[in-house]
Amino acid sequence: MYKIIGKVGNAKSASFDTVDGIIETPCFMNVGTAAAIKGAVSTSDLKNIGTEVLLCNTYHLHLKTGDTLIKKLGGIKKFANWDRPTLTDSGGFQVYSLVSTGRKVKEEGVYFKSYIDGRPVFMGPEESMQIQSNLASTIAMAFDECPPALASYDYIKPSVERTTRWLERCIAENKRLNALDDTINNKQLLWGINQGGILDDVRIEHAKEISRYDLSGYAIGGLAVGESHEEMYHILDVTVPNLPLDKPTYLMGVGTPENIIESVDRGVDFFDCVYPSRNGRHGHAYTKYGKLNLLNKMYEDDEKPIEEGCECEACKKYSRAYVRHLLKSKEMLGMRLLVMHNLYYYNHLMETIRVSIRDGSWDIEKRKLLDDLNTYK
RNA sequence: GGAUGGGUUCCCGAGUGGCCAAAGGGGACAGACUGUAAAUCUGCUGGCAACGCCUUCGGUGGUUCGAAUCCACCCCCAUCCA
Repeated sequence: MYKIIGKVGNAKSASFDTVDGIIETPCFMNVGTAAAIKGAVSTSDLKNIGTEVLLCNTYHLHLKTGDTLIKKLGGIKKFANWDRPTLTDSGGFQVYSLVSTGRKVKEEGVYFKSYIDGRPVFMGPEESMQIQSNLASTIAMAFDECPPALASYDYIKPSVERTTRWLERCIAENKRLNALDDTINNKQLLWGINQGGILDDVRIEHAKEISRYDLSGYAIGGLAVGESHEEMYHILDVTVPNLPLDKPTYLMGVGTPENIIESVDRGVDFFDCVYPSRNGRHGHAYTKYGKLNLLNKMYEDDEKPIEEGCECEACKKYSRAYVRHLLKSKEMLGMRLLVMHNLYYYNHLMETIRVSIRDGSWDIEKRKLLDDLNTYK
């Protein structure tokens, strides 16, 4: 199922076989929270861009269209016309990101208020697994709590212990749902999530604890939420070795190209991040030479492509000046081109990383990638 | 030619004696964003030797301690009547 093909130091490249297709790692999953990449990017665009996995969100799809309707329509795969692997986030991150709405975290689960109509919503491990089963994603994530990075030991310790108990409930529910007759994807995978803020001991203990459950993949959550890059890399240094090496390692929500390169070097092989799509919508272009803000005046007469040498649709046909014009004019095409370029760039970066790990040149490639990223700084 | 309503900082638009370099939008410029309540949010937008001074509210000239605000004349714009 998960086969390591190349390894250089801690960096690993694998092939992960799923019912919806093979995922080559390191892999950057493209975030489409509501079963679509924001910025008017279609699933056929995603194929041209080289997307391997489409990530969707339990919480959002449950509140808005409803997972029961999506189940009726054949699950995300059929509904969104995406025939490759999908991963659904459990809604756990929303426990963290929707702090301001007055939510309550209890042993049984979390009480939210819907951001749409304010009505009370309850989500616990069973609810999250039920929704994800209805959505029929390839990979379901365990329902966890993502504590603020800088939370105290007294907050984090009990939170992590509860996340472990929730994991046990997710495992039981996942097993139960996969066995039901009307389950669309009865081979739905469940991945556990490691938490612990930036506390080494809690992270390590939790990693060892969840490793005992023999899941098909393990994620590290609760990073890139306010701590420094050094702290994040340090947590990876101490945590990744305590997760099963023969399983996928997924660093949730990360990150910048630099973050990804540094994390791959520490053994992570799955990523996802809203940066390429959200920041693309906000005018930022990611390139191998660094990030540029196309909204800046300096690009108004720049006839170069977004990234010189890039083979994406946007770069082959249009200039920075034109994309900037579109963004300034609030033409949807501007966002669309930039989001497509950014995703192409990320996916292509992963391809470069995979090739170099597999042929053993990772150490040299890594240095080159990081050096190039500093060009515009 | 007559009547009425108007001309405000890049644009729209509030302000009808001091608390006004002038509300609020927009635009421009810049910044933020890491398992997406995010096509969003924040800052900034007359000048300067800068806790003070100078220029600015169609023009010119008045009234007043003090005017974008009051008065006179003039110039434009809109609508209506000839």
